[in-house]
Amino acid sequence: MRVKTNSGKHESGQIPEPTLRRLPGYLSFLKALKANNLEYVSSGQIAQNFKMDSTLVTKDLAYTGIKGRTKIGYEVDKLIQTIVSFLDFDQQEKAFLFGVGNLGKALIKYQGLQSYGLHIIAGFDTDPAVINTTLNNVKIHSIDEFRDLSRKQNVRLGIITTPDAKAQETADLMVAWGIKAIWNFTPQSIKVPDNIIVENTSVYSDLAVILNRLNQ
Amino acid sequence: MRVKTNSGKHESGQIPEPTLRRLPGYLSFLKALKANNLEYVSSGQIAQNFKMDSTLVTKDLAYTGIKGRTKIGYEVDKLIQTIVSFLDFDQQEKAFLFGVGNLGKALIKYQGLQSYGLHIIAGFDTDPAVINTTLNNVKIHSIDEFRDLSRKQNVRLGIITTPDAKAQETADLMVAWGIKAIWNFTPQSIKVPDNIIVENTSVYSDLAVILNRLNQ
DNA sequence: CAGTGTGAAGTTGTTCACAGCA
DNA sequence: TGCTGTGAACAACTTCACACTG
Repeated sequence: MRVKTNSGKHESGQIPEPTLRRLPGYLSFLKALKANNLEYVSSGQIAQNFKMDSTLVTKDLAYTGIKGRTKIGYEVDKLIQTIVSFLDFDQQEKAFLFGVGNLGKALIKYQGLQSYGLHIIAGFDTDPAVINTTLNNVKIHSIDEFRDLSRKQNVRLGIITTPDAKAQETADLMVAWGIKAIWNFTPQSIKVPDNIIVENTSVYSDLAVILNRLNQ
Repeated sequence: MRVKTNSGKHESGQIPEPTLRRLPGYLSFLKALKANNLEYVSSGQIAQNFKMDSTLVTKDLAYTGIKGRTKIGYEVDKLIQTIVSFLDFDQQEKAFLFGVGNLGKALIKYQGLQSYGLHIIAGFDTDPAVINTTLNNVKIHSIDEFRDLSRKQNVRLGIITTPDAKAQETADLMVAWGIKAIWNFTPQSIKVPDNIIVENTSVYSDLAVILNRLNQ
């Protein structure tokens, strides 16, 4: 029998990815409730908002270690804090971004990410037109400077928003200079050592789902 | 026993979402193979590239209706065409985009989407600074013009890249004027009638997964 | 053999049913 | 009664085992 310690975060058992993906949604909903001065929320209310089963919400929330009160539900404020801390959205993870094109610029300018724990501290590009410019207080460097900067700053996360063809060499460079996790916005699959974490975000996957549902 | 007709696309059984999400990745890999003049590919090769089980690749490809040849594999060229057509990436679905901020601009400028079947034909915003400008040949309109434009053009897909607080009212407007599917880039969950398709793309979900894997 | 193709087994994730509680 | 919490049933997805083919 598997014992769940549930002491909060970073427990031994791996959190299911679907749960991790749903929690930010709950967070957004909870913030809206808070803005309306609601003090308590039930799993049923959350479930209704997302058109899902309330048990699933309960189980998702259980992973964060929070306890609800029967008949009353969960304290909105505490639940927000618990999820934020559980997801490490309060940690300010530093990141380097490679490829300051349309998407890269949008990510750097996107204020939202900062309040969700992601702090892009530098951008890198090969285009002289963007090198040495500053976007949202983030300086864009030539790729050559990556080596020095990564020595000075202990950055674990790298973001790839380069053209597709540059994805692999960018990933290689990141791995060579100590990046531990890569967030790849390119449709290219990149090859990295097993100990490196890769998360692929491809808008094409979402598009595929939409078009299929539209046309079926 | 369930009979699979497999006549290609739009068959009765719903395609599993995980399969739909993986196919664009295969496509990108296949295009790279083609660029290297490779004629045939096996499910094992694809599987290896994505570090997955080859049977899963085989089953994914089977949904598209393509047949592989034993000992040889699949014809790269034909496989590309088959996937593209299966995913309706050759259909040029027209879309309206609401909210021409950083992300909205990036999507409009992002050439990739166009070659994957998405054709954003107009943008809408409330900011006079962007109204009547043109980005990548896409004209940005005032929201008031949506009604007229949606009458002239039969657009089924709407994209929300507005500030979070505007997501729901934008969705309501879209539904009122005949949009059938909504692609929501906001973390807000939107409420729409049951017959409307909603696809949520939230960068926060991916972030949650990365941070969790990094910190565990 | 080196590949596809497929039913069966296994695993993971979701929903159901119900116990417990205030 | 309205809620949490949880074990059991169920459904979806993935992997395994193996028959088949050129």
